[in-house]
Amino acid sequence: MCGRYALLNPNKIFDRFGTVNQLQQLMANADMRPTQLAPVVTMDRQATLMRWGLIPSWAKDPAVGQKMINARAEGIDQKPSFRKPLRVSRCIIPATGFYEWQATAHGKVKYLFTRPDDEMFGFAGLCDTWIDPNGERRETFTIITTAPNEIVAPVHDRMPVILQQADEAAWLDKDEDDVPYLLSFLKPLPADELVAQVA
DNA sequence: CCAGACGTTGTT
DNA sequence: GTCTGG
DNA sequence: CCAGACGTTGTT
DNA sequence: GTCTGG
Repeated sequence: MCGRYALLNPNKIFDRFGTVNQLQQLMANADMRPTQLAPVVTMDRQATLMRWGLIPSWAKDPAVGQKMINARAEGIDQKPSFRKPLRVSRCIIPATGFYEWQATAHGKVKYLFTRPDDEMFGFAGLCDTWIDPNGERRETFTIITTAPNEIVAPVHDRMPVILQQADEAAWLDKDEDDVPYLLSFLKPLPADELVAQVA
């Protein structure tokens, strides 16, 4: 996934997790770009700002977070950086669109992908907390990616995992620890639920 | 056993 | 922290 | 793949 | 001869 997504219509922020007011307040300080602060919904059903780029709790150097913008769904349960977060600290990143850049002979063309109805969706994410030497907590997240659906494929070879609404509650359920079941959510969104436009 | 890795995509 | 490569 | 082992445990 | 470490 490219280094950017959008929350274009704050007024349409859904209330599926009871976080409308929290999110609207957070938006003022949000910037949906890597290394910046963006709102996420946690398993505590709280909306909170976190930095985009997961720093594992055991990391010696927080700079590794810059390389952890995305987590490939394939094999995610085998990776030291993501194995435990997959079990205990999943999150949802609310968005109304995401950008991808298509490489062409004439340069890169920027596309915006949204739902046909322009409603909000949620990316599947993982988060972790890193404590710096001064004891300051640094909460970070990553967005899971998967193969592109038929709408995204002409533009890019990866796309963010957009959860089916029916799977969102289980993704945030603290008591849900069935990894194969959770992994079954991490697939491309059906093509008819996404539209593209040159941005 | 110890040392070293641990990650993926983009720069708007 | 935990796994893997050597 | 090729070279080298052909065996296992544990700890300042 | 066959397995493993590199």
